[in-house]
Amino acid sequence: MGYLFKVPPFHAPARDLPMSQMLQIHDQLREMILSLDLGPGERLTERWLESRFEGSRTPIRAALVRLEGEELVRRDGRNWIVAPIDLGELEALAEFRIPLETTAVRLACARASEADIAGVEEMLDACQSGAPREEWHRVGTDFHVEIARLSGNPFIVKAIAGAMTRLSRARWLEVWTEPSREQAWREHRRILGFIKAKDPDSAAREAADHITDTRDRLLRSLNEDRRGLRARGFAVIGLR
Amino acid sequence: MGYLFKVPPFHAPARDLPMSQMLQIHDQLREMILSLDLGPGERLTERWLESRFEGSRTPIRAALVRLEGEELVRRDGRNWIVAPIDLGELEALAEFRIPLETTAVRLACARASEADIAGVEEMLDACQSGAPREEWHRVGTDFHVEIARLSGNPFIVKAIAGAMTRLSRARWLEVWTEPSREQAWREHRRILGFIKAKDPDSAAREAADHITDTRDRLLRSLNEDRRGLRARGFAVIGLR
DNA sequence: CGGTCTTTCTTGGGATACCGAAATGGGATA
DNA sequence: TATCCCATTTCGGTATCCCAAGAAAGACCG
Repeated sequence: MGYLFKVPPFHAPARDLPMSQMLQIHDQLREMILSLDLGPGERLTERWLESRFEGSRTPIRAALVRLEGEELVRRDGRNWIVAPIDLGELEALAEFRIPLETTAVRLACARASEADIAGVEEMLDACQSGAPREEWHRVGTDFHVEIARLSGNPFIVKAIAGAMTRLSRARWLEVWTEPSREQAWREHRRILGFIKAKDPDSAAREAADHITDTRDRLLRSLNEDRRGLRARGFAVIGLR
Repeated sequence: MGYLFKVPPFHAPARDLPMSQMLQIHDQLREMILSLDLGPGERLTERWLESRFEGSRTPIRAALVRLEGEELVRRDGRNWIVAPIDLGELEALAEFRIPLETTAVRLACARASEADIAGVEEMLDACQSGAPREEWHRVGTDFHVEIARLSGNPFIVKAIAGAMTRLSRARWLEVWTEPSREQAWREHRRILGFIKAKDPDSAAREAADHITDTRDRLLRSLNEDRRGLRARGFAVIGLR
């Protein structure tokens, strides 16, 4: 905070949670990064964050260290920057997701309760054609995490959640057409349908195809719009 | 540091790397945790760490936040504790590793160069029967990470490295017999052999079997020695 | 006018001051 | 003696302060 005209040491009025300020700042900053509110590659100074979040450097640095662990923020020399988007990761990410998600749906077939499955169905239902883009984006991410959750394996859940986070910003850059949205929606439905029907092989095949399709759609869209991306000034690297 | 008889503000003599103290503390603390130098569940006070590492709370807190991200340290209310060992994770961990490592060895068959494979072979060779226990422990972990590296997929590498870290402490608790050591060694050899021979199916089968075997060996040993574990006072939970 | 040296400013890394809450530890009391 | 209460300490959370290094901005010289 400012060093002049400063009100004498004012200590926070004791929130109920530990490190509450740090957690708040972490969440907000995370959201700003994932929503592209802060551009990939953008420099973050602790002092700017201080004024932006009206907290002192201590909780801000803690939040930055934490975000560094999530690879949403990175060091550039001794500076902090928002992690750039590396579109070269997209293939590796799909390659990583396929074995995990096929395993997840297989396990889900064996373990998921009717109620759990119904919960995911509801989530899909809640996002109809007219829904705003944010909604589609969120559900498109959460679906995969929720499916992973049906597997009952926390390591799979965490890995998938991490992968979807890494994918999130690239997905914002995609130019979404109505047909592609529709296709994704149908594929999600189909995967869930096979889980409900306890058909692990079909579910796994469908999941793998979906990941591949999505990757291709994304890469195609980004390649076509490459000029647009640069124009928007994003530090986007790695697209071959 | 102490509040009495304190030498006036002494500022660190400028290391070359940014946040060097934090990184040093992080590494040392990490090592102490993984080697069971600090018992699972043990309370860590920032002030104790201060004197232990002769640094101030700032870098120590950064190291703790970072370790929290690796789940080696955790909050308990507003205290810090060394993450307990949860032996209930062992099954889920194996379930997680199998699809990833089978994928890794398949990819390795397609992508690994002779030189890379030779590097891993050397690592195995360097650890002969007479080697100290630490050596076996390290190689037993690193082998899997190095195999993952042969896949060329950084996400797989990171996931496997994380899984092996999570497994590391449980492996220290295992009572290692000469035959089991031998078996693990043979299995590692075999996996690498199939990769060298570009036989993905056999490599994948072998890798999956190895993970299963290792899990069973570990669970059996821990079950038999459960009394011993408690006697040693470890905060070990989750063994059914 | 361009290049270079110097001064200044800014930033991150680290140390410490201070607060409130929780833990601790005696004694006093029933 | 068991229990409760309050003084004291300890601890984590936060704010601020100090330092060194490097970047930016001038100042100076050829």
